Amino acid sequence: MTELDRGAVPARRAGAQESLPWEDVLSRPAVEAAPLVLGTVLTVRTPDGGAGGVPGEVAVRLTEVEAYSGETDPGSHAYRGLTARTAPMFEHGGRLYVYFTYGMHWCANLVCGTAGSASALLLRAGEVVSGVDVARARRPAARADRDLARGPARLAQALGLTGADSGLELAVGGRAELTPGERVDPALVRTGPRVGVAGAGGDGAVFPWRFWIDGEPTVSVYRPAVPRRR
DNA sequence: CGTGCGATATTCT
DNA sequence: GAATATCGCACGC
Repeated sequence: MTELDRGAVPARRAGAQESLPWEDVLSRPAVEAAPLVLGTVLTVRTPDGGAGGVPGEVAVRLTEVEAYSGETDPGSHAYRGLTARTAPMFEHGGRLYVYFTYGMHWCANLVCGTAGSASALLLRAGEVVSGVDVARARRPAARADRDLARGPARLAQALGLTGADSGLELAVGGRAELTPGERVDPALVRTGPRVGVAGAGGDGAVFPWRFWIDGEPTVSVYRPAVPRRR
């Protein structure tokens, strides 16, 4: 296992962000792409309404992501091989993988790596930088603006993403688009264990595969994985 | 502010 | 049949 596999990403790597187009960044493994994706802006245009039926355009500046590494990662949906659901994860980076969980929530990933590698970044949180009105209409439960995309299911809902968007390729001017944001100080990039993933805390190996921008009010609250009680 | 718990349906075993 | 990459509300401090 390499240093990158352990999540020990050199801070310097995050510095080159603004000079790298997303095509290059997202063709790398998720653990490597994660610090570079922080601070970029994901724009989703849903004239048909998308989730919740509210049409419009919302842009989110990504402040927190988690890396999932396919066949070597027990926490990854792709761990047990290719299925109809996880098919987009096995394709080349630069598209979305959206899944349904807990009976009611959609969560969105940015697929990373090359075809066959099953690597992705779960989009855990972001700051809504445009389309705040649309996001608020989709998320009436949100108290403050900072809660609009604070948490993976909230972020997907604010952007109007559902399973219908899984596999969607990012494209300039398309339904989904990723653009560089303001430069993120590499010293502010933090790493820690993933949220809500069995094996990510306490028992056995813990990998710092969660990445976030320190000091951001939109970063979601950390919760260790808790086995469901019955 | 923090902890606890129910809702809910797809996916894979 | 069991588990789930979660959220929001209720309640107690």
